[in-house]
Amino acid sequence: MGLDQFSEEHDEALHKMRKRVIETIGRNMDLYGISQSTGHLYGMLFFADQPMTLDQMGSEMKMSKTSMSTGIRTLLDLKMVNKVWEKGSRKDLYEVEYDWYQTFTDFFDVKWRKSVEANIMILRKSIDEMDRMLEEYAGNPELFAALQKDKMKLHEAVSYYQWLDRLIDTFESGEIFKLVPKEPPM
Amino acid sequence: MGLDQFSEEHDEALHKMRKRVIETIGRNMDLYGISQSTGHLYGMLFFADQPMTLDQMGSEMKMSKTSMSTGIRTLLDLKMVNKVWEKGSRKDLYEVEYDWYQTFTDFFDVKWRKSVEANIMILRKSIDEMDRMLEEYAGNPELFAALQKDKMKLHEAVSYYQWLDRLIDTFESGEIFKLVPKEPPM
DNA sequence: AAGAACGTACAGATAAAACTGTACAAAGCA
DNA sequence: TGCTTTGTACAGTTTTATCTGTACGTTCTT
Repeated sequence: MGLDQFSEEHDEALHKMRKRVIETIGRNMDLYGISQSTGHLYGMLFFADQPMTLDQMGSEMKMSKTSMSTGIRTLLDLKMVNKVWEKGSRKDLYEVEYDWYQTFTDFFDVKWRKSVEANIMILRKSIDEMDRMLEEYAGNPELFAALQKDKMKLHEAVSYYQWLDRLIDTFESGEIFKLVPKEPPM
Repeated sequence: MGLDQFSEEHDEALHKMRKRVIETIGRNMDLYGISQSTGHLYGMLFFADQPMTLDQMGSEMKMSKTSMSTGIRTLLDLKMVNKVWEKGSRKDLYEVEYDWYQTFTDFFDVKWRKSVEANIMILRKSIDEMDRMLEEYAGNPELFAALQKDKMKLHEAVSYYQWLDRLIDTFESGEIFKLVPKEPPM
């Protein structure tokens, strides 16, 4: 629906401005691993005056309902949009999370955290395996040296991921805003 | 070039371990907006004992030289690998940046910073335009209200991006390591 | 200066993703 | 309970990204 409530010629300028901002938001959304069209969907919702249904989005974006469904699901998973219930309607309504600081921290909590944990797990497993191999091939100097070199690399990788894990903790706890306040120090 | 120096049966286990870690690294590399195969290339380089040439990578990865070239260029742009000069060889040699903390901050400096700056510029431009429209359509209450609402949203977006800009500053300056030390506090 | 080796641009082929329409399950309404 | 509406699964199509081979410019060697 968007601007339907002001169907006059002035709206053209507002529409154009919104479109430009939406384009920009959508283009830079690949940082979050989101496709451009889902980024557009997000941008459109950003300017929406009230929560929207899938059908409304579909007609606004001129896209199929299925695409809207999958796009919204992606945005929901990243907590970039929220589901809103409105009594009397059995349609699902969605609106963007307007607190972008929250969106930022949620993004890292959802996407990066998962990756960090998976990596640490695999690395630990590999280090254990490596310890066994180090014992087994203690008599083969060359192989032993190669194993130790790899093991050191894996240990350093684990340290890094643990740091990343703690960094994400500070995002999630809001501690990061002590170091970098939302309001710039004048 | 990998394990060729130990062509015995024990190497199987080491190879397998490396492969698993490489797979994991490659899979989670999409956080950096990098394709899976470029992620594999990175993982392979991670375990390489010395800097490698494009041809060596090509034979190790069983991929075309062109793909190696474009993959390496991507990794170079993100400063995930470095070009190494070796006197006497006119081939380009590459090795991964083993300081992953550096890689992390470089990533934000390269990718996010660009995005942040582009967004702020577009938003400022739109806010200016909006001020003109607010004057022009002061007589149209509904449109005026809509404009003000949008303008507020844009202002909040600018604030957020400025915060992000300052956050990336703390990454780049290393100040972030004061809040989140590399060595975990025991 | 001529030749050889190296890296990349380009165009075509292959693989992956995004999108659509239909069909169907779930949930509210009569 | 039957009827309608809403959201999603699935298969097929379209679009986009990735990969390959050839051709060519550049640089180093002789």
